Amino acid sequence: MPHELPKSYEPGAIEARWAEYWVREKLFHVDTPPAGDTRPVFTLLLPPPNVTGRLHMGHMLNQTQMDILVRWHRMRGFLTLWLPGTDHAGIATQMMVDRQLRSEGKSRLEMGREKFVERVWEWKKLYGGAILDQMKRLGASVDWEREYFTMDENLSRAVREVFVRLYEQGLIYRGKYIVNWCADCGTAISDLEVKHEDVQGKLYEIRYPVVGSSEFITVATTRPETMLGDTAVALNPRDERYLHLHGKKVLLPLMNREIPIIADELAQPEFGTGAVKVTPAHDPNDFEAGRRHNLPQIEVIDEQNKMSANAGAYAGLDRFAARERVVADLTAQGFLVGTKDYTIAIGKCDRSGTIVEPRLSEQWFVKIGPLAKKAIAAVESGEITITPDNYRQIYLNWMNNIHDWCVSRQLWWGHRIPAWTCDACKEVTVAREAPVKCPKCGGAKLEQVTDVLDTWFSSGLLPFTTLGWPEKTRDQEVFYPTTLLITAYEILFFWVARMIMFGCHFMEGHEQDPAIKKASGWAEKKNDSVPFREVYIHALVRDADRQKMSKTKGNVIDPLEIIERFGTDATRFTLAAMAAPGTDIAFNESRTDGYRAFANKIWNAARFMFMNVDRLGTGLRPVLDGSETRPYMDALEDRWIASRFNRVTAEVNEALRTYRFHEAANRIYDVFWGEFCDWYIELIKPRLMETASPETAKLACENLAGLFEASLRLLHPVMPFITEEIWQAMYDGKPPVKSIALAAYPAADESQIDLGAETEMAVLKDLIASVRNVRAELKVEPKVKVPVEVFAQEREIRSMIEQNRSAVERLAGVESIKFVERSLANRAGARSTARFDVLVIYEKKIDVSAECERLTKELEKMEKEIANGQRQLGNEQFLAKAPASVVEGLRRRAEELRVLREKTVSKMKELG
RNA sequence: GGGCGGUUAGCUCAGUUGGUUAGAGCGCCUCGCUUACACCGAGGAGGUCGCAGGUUCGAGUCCUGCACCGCCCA
Repeated sequence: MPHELPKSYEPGAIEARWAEYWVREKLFHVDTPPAGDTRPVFTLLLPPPNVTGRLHMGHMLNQTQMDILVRWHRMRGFLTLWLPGTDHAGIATQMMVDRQLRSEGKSRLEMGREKFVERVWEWKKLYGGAILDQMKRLGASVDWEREYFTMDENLSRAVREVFVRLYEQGLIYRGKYIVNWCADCGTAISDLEVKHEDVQGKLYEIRYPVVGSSEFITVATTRPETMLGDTAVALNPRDERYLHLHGKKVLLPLMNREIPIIADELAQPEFGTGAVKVTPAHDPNDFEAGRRHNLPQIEVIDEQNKMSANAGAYAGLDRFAARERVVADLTAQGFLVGTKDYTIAIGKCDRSGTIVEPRLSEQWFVKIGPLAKKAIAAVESGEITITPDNYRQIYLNWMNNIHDWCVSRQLWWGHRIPAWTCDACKEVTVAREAPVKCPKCGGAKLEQVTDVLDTWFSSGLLPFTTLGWPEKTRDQEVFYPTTLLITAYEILFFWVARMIMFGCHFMEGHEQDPAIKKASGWAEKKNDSVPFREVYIHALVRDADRQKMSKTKGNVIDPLEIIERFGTDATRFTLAAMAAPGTDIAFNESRTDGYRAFANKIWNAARFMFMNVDRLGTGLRPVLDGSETRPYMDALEDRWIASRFNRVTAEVNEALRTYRFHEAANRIYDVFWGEFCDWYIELIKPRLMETASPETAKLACENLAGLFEASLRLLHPVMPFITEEIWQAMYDGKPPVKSIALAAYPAADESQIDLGAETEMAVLKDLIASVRNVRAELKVEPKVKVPVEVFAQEREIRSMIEQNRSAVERLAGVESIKFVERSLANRAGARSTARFDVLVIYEKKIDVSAECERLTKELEKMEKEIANGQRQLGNEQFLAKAPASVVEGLRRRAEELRVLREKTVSKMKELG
């Protein structure tokens, strides 16, 4: 069957076809292996995209890296499970549906909770799969049969179980504390969801009259409206200036309320006047101070950021309007001492951008200390490794300074907290199922707490809940701990840290199947409670100008548009090739364009191969044991390319093992284009065309095909589509396995590495390049063949050139080669290297001045290097301390340089 | 305020524990449709590795300081 590949590479149709095939054939589905299965396992959890999200460049990079590693492991015989799913994204989704309702003139509040949640489910069914659908098209090799959603019944049950257990263990408590309140979202949010921003503000100095004295205490604040809720003024106990005021009271201006002066570390003597107002209901530090001194908590701002009834005359005003009024009134009454410009770090809600209000409210918290302790140990002991290494410190730093986690949200969409309040006695009962009667008073009227849990609370459980927890399952024995987590730095704390805390806590005592653990390479790990063995943090994708992409800036690059233009393979290759660990990627289309050209190159090399396969009628021997690159003939180029391929294979495997995606991609690119296409294919063309001996042509063609097939497998994890397309075509529809994705990944065969062949080939390439260079300089007509003379002192080199003379003739436009016994270095039109001199015989005179200029430049460089070398070789310290290989290399180089300099000097003399 | 990262060719970036001649892609210049590929081939130009010190036989790589850019935490 002839292989009719279109002349030019068009990724669109190819990619859609294979993407569909992979899903239809369930190629990446993994059944739970039975006991006794001892295959190595590789498990990876997809960071669940939001149901509200669309695929962006960050996903694309993240998924490219995951898919590369997943495909690589699968091809190496690992039982490879990549688990996909989506996240219900509480606030985001609720806001989305809210907005939709508003546009229909409806409102969530009229609708009621139950109807609203139904509506969200409908919305989710319609739109929630967007990213996963896009992933299917992109060929992500996940197990679609295991897809999950964080609100699924089984996962929700696990969430309740976790909540109840934590409560029972005293690790969840409920209380009235200062939380970050977003009035726009109408809910409390965690510290992590608050983004700080420096803005230019003012520092107001207000004086409070001391009761029973003519003295004043001046306090400073950036939020004067909160003074309405002040319940004390604090002074540092060590501050000698104020010792006489301890125990006295001040009269709070505007409110005419007497409040105590307290001695507390809250006041820093070196800051401002050293006195500080205390508003326990509106500042976390003041809250703590208030608890220390049993101060009342007066809330003056409500949940809509309006001044409350407690704010007296200011009630009903928006908090910022109230600020203006308060300042005006203070000024009028002579209490304002002054104002200064001041930079304030204000906290904004990550989602709505609203300025967060520290607000006293009843919330549920996770007591984080005990959980953090285990999570710190897991990383400190090396049971979990974090790459790049600097993130390890960042993680530990954060974990060591962690605060209790507010997990309740005043939303309707999410996992409702499994706690019920008794109507009669107000007792709160936490239970797995709704209690029939109150355990305290026996009352039968109980109502479930209306709050839901932070979305990250449920996603933090995924590594084990997706594997069937709380039941003990075979899946857990096999796949837990998952092997690796790949994610962006942004969610290191949101998600990664929480998974570690929950995993270490709830999976404590878990043991992975020992045979599988050993086979997978983790025998030395002691702790199987961790959610993953390794974490790899990838970089940020920025725009071409290194700017962070954002909707407001309008510089968002849509990966689908890039894919549309250049293909998924080229887009993946770009991201892989630019993903040096720890460095952000400035996404530049011109690179993608270049990698599309690479795909086109592969395509056309395949066409060339098929042309020969069809003409010669050779088949492909399906060998998948690593010997397929061993050439059937032992011409220099055969030994050389086999050596190069195996060397690169070793490098690629090592690069992938250490997350050096860019290195893996570039090695393959270089060897395929720069060596396989540019040299190997060119060198074997005469053999392929050999008509006298069809056997020779056939063998050459088999070499070509064998190497090509192996190269496709080497490249497959990075460019899955084009490799599948060509690979399938090579097998004429009868491949040994259903997909290249299931074929074996190349492993380096040391025995094929041939240093001699690599050295000889380097000389041969040098010789051809030298002649081409002279031809270009002499402006020899491209079609004109020139005779050359060659001098090679070393016998082996000379005989190598003799054996490859036809290659030189063909690739360098040489008519004939004459070997001479004397150096040609001083002849005009000659080129010299340490190994040979080559002289192009051509009547045109060379440009003497240009030639002299070139030689002078070369000589200068040489002299510099020679001097440098001499300095080192003449230095006893160097000889004593440098490794032998370095000294030896330098000696060899020095000798080469000596010969080269001699040749160059003699030629310059000859030219005058 | 604390911490982290970056600064290498016109542009975008590599350069793993210090070790021989600092690389690639794109762009640029010259030539070429040679029976896979003009999304190509051949040849070429282009860098005192941000600045200043230091350690070392040896520094793009390690240390210190400075400058500029960026990020995170408080």
